[in-house]
Amino acid sequence: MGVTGSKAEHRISKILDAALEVFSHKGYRDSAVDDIATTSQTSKGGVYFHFPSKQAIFLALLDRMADLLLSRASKSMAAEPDWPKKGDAALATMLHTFADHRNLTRLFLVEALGAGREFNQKILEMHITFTALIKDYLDTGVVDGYIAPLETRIASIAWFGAVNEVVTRWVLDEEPGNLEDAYNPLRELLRRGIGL
Amino acid sequence: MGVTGSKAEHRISKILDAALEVFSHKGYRDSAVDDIATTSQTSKGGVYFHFPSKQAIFLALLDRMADLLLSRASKSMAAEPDWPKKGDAALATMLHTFADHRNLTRLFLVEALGAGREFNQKILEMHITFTALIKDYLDTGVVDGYIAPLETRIASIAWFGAVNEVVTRWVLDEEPGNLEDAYNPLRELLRRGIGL
Amino acid sequence: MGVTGSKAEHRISKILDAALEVFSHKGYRDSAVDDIATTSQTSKGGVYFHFPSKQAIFLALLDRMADLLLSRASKSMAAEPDWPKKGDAALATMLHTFADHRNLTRLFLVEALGAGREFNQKILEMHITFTALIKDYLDTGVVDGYIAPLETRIASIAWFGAVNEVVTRWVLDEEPGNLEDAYNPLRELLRRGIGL
Amino acid sequence: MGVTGSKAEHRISKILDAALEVFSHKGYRDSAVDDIATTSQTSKGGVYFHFPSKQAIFLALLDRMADLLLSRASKSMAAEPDWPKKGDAALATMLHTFADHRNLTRLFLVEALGAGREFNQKILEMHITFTALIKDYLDTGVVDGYIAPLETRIASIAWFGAVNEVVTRWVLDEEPGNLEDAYNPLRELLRRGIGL
DNA sequence: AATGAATGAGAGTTCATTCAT
DNA sequence: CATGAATGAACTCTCATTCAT
Repeated sequence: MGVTGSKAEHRISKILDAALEVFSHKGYRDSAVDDIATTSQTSKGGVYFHFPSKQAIFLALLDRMADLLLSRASKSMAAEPDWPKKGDAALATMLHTFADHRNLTRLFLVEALGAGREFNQKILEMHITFTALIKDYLDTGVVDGYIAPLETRIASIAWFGAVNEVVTRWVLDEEPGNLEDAYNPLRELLRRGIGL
Repeated sequence: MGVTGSKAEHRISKILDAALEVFSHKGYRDSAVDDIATTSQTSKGGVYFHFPSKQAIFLALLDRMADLLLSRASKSMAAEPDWPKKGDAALATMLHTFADHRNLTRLFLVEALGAGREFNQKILEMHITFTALIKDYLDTGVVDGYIAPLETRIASIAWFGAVNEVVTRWVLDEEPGNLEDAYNPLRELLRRGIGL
Repeated sequence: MGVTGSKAEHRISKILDAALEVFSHKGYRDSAVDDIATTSQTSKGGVYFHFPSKQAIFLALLDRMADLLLSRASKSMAAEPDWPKKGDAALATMLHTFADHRNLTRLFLVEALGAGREFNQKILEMHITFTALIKDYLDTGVVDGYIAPLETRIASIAWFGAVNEVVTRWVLDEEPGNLEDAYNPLRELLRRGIGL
Repeated sequence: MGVTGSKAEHRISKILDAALEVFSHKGYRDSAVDDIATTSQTSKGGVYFHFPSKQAIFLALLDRMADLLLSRASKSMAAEPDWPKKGDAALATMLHTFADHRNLTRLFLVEALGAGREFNQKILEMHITFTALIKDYLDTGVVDGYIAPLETRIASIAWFGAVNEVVTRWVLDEEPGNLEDAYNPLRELLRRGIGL
């Protein structure tokens, strides 16, 4: 009482953890709210007391991942004074974060897409948010004279897609290697692509 | 009985067309076999006579798209004698094909991912097939001395991802622009990425 | 095949019979579609193949009763050449029909009212239909000089209500007497009320 | 603590008011205890502190209405020394009371019937109570020689039904007219029906 | 007295799949 | 080959009721 982390918040957190567990094991559509309830040691009604729908749980989870990724990336970029190194840091952080949260990543990159038409808007928003971050970075590079002018809109999308695919492959692979091994070649490729 | 199975093939084709229509409008999970039956002017039993399950229909559709894409890309590459131009041609063909088949594309890049754990293997295969095509191309470029040696495995994945993301964005956008406008900047970026 | 009374119609009829049974025993809201399915020796899906919703089943049942009542009453009135005897005949027929179908009557007069706001319109319509029949009869009596002019709108409603309540009491009573015993006193009362 | 229970009574009253509001808007079955709690600015637990069940709330409401109606009718009859005028006064009072409390009336005449088998007994009791009042009145009329002997049991039920139906129609009508306009024709009809 | 969180038994509805005709 | 009827498991969501605080 009084302190953040009330019982309700704790429950919500437990439910989200359980949902992540369940969704990433069975997929969004094949997961029953009952599964989430059981896994979070609550009852179905308990889940519905805290979330209005199954969809809302998924959305909350997506937000959680986006926040995590975004804040980490921003932080690591801010920590680097050098423009080119900012990009390297962001890439490293992203790969590291993904590698650390394979389940959330699966949710984010795989389940979310096909979960249903209802989520498309949300996913698009998330892609746009990330791409915008990259575009900002590239635009700064152009303005500050680090790189020659280029179509940063497409470039940022392509960068995002490149990382995305590398990670998706790792997520889909049943016997995945070490995701962070991709860092060096990927960095090289991306840098060169913009003429660095 | 004329050509064997010609009538059956026609039916199958009609069903697949209907399935594409339905799946890309409502998503895999939200589409009922009844919808497909109605759209293809058959009955549910009729559909099940030609396909063992809903899943099989989706898989067939995925194959259809992969074949289409692959054969077109191969053909356009074969038509170019010049190594660097082969890549340009393939990219142009891909974008063109996607642009021409927005529904199939949605199925291929969006629905398929979240359709369920059952499809992950298939999707992975398809990604691998495409990436392999790209990798072959890049390897040839290295061997033939067009480009300097590089991690072609990661590079091909990144290329695929870059294109993928550009197309996905276009598919998710409710008021999409012209996909083929992305050709020039994307080409530039990809070429530079490998040092061309 | 070919003859009316196809298998589908038979099934529908069986389902309606079962629904009547179930609804009049447990009430509309306390009846589960599963109960109806079991009672009609079908499955839930079977019921839903023939009816789009539980509500629709109830509505069909209501229509069935209204048709039955209306056609019988009309027929018995038509069979009497004498104006005053037409009314007697209709009243007798109504009481007889209600007495013969206690379950349907319960549905019609008791369950329907509280089944939910969705049914209010329907019930109102049915009340109006019956009242209109009575009003026609009374108006004819006035025109033909059998009775002095009177507010036939209210009178017909009152007549309907009077019969309604007598029947409702009989339906609600757990040890009901003979409904048709009410015929004579009721007839006397109604006739006098309009000055016959 | 002033008058014993005054606070509790106040709460109970607020809950009943809220329940009336909610029940008459959404019907008994479609109303959630939560709705009542919210409307009465309490919590679900609060409601359950004062009432053992949802059913009990409804029953209390029904009693409230019956008491209101009965006491008003009795009072207005007592105020008239003349036997025939007693009946007129009661009818006028009833219509007036119903007209003033459309929500309670809906509850009383519409919702109650179909609320569930559990309430049938109660409703029957209420109908009997009212009919008994009317029967008393009619019997007195017979004994005192105002009217000729008649089957007062059926007559009282018919009277009740006639009024009931007029009011029910008014309640079900979405654009109801003025209920009290029915007073004169109804009075005429009822009086004549018993030979007055 | 009151609150909000939790429970858990259902309810209606959907749908992939099967199969007699 | 095709049809439409039937099956039944599963799913999301609701809600009266309880109870620790």
